[in-house]
Amino acid sequence: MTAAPKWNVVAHDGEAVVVVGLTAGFDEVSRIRCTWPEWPAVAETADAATRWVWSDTVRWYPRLLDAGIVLARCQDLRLCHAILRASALVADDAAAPLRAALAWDAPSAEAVTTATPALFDLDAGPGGVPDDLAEVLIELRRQEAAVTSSADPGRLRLLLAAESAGALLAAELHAAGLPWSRPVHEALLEEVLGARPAAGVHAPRVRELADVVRAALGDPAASLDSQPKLLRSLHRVGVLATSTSRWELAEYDHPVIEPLLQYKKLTRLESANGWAWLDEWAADGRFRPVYVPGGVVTGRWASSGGGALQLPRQLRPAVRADPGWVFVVADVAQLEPRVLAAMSGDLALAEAARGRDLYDGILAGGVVSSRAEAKVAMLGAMYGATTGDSGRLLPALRRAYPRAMALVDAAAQTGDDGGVVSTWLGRSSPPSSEGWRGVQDRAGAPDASEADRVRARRSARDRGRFTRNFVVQGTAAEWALAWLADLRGVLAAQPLAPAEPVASASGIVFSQRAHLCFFLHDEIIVHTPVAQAEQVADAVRLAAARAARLMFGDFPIDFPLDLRITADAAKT
DNA sequence: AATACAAGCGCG
DNA sequence: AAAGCGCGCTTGTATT
Repeated sequence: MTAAPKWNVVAHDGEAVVVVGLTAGFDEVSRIRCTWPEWPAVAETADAATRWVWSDTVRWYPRLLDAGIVLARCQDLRLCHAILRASALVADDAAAPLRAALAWDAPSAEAVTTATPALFDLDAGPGGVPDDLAEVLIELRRQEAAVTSSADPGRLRLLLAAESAGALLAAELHAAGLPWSRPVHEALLEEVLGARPAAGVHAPRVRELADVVRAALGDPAASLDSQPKLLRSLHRVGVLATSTSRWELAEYDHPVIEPLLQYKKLTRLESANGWAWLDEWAADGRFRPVYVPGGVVTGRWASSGGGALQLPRQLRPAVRADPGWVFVVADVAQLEPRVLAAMSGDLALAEAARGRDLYDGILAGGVVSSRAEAKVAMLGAMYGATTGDSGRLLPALRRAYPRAMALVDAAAQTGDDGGVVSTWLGRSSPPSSEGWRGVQDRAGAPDASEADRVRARRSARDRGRFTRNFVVQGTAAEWALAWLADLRGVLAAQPLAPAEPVASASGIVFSQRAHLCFFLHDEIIVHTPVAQAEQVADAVRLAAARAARLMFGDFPIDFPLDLRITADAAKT
């Protein structure tokens, strides 16, 4: 009997789907041809330990989820290509073929179908990265060569596995959806905005506030939604603001300010998450944003549709577990500074973080005089603040945590100089753009003007702040992916409970056992039957501990979670 | 009429 | 409160 293949490569071969089993040495040990409708059945019978290799998770996985099939691991060639082609850990001669394979830089099939529906309507095919067997096999070899060319293949393998697990999870989160209570959302809207208005009309509370604002402006016809017009109206009554932003208006003492700020708050809720949003995004009792793994240069996920990255806290009460189910809601306290402590090997910062609120730890060390100061100083260090309270506190932070500060300062200097920085696992920042280098070159020319030099300084500093933050934000994203990947595996290994008697909005596979249903940078929500909630909570904590060890080995850093078990996900 | 951009505000 | 990073979405205005 042949050993299980290391990879199962799935691709198109003409009209057919073909699954090729490969050993670590790229020897073919199996080949199955099937039709697209047969693909789920073939995937289901394959060895569960084998890693699936495919062009783009969005192209292959949703069909399996529809059939109730969840896979353990994959290599998403599109996402891994993006990492490896740019990674400073990959040797130049192994990166060159990846950089030359431009077809693999295409956006995902999902992005293509949503961004250019006109193309998709025709028979032009779905676009995206290559999908036929020969191309896929060649790309897999290129990627393997890139990984083995590295001085530290282990880190890159970890990164590619985490990124690919994220791709699986993103599809699963979309399929499962976030349980969403339409009645709770509607009640909230009615309480704040009044009864649902006809299409194209403002809600009652909004209209009342508009009247109050116009009265205070002494102009019954004042336009409140056009910034230039509103600004002129404000100037007429003596409010000499330079913009209509909330924080600037709040500085002025005038009867129009309070109702105007309230008006802006309500119109924001109405337009961003009002009845129209509810109809479009959560009509079936699940909110299904499209998650975009690797959508941010730092490796964070982006999202498209419904604004999953910006669900206002105000709406959290509408996140409601199914009957008999609860949520395990967990977020990591101060993820980024903890990651910074670990990657810089800063024992003093790790000590401040251990077993407590990190900002309290900094305060306890006598570095600053309040928790608020500790927070603003730490954020300033990671974002590159130079002025204000944050800038003022940086010297104290530098004295107390020299290693951590040296790491972010060095990253900033590298970016300022036009260089590339990398995360802990080897995701590298984009190289400086041609335009950016042009600005720097101009400033260095003998006939450069003062304006040229000022512009160059500014863009260099801008880039420095980006690379400063890149290493921390990107490594935090890696930690989060490691956490998710571990947890996802543990949950998927749980035995299936009997199917719910009532069909779940999440489909059969997610109605039979605990599953992740939301992820946002450093926060997760697991939807679980009540009986398993404690067990799931333990798995969530254990996954965090294992992620820390996987990334940072024995370095003494911990990642405490704020965790609660609740039927409604409102923040406490 | 369609598209690009800026302002503003929501999230981490 | 904003400052210093990263995003998405809506609205109005400017451009074509």
